[in-house]
Amino acid sequence: MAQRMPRTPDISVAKCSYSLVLDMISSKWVVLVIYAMEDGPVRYGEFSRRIEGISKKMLTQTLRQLERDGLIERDIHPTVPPAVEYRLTALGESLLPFMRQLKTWAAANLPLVEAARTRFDAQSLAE
Amino acid sequence: MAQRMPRTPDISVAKCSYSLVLDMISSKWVVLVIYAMEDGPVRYGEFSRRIEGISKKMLTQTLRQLERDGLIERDIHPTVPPAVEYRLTALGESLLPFMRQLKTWAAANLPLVEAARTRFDAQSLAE
DNA sequence: GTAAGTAGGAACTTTTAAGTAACCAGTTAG
DNA sequence: CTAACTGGTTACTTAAAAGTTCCTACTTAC
Repeated sequence: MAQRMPRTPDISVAKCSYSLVLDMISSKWVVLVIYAMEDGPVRYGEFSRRIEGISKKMLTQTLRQLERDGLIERDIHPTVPPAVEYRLTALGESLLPFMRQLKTWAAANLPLVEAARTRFDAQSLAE
Repeated sequence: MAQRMPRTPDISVAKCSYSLVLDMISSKWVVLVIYAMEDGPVRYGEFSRRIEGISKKMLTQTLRQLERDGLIERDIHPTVPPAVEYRLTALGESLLPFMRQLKTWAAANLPLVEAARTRFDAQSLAE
């Protein structure tokens, strides 16, 4: 008895490190932008072309957020049409192993998730 | 030359497994709910008390989503006040190592992120 | 002169996520 | 009789995220 009876909350959004990290990477475009830089620097226009459906506003906004968090760096080459290159910092690269694990998990388990959803939806309909 | 010149987009939200997995876990309460179940089944009311600020609506919604994705299971005990227990499935538990890695990363790197933000904001103000 | 490329910024609208409040059935305690 | 507990549902409102459109300034090609 008297085993784990928390009268006051012990889990909070503001303190949970899961939430803090997820806030950094969980917006719609962040992972795609990081993914694009996996094997080297990428220019603004190249992101635009490679990432399907991203608007200039969302691209700029996503890049600024990543720069603010210290995950990427901006190199401005003052050439005739100015060229701006973005690349991962050491901090940004330290997220890659974690993203690769995510990918491995997805490959193995997303089909199971799909199946669970189908089951759940079928059952909901039946009731 | 002719090295990596994608004329058509090769990165898309709909296909990227990062995005698909993040969709599952990136809502505000999901990680907190999973976290609460880390060391055993938890009842509805216990979630309410332990997770600071969660409303019944968001709790129910989060639990239903996790159940639909096959990450948790519901056990209804038809006792006098009905008791409903939630626990992680094998699929749900398979996410735990990944979440622990996230926590490790956070412990090591969140201070660096904080510092980067402070620098960035100071510089933005100065310009 | 005009269209297209460079890398954005600002204003505005739409869509989605989240929060609030009231209510339900059933039982027990006062 | 009323309040409180169990585990929710429903309707409505608010706040945040994302999308759309038009604009900048400079250069080159047509």
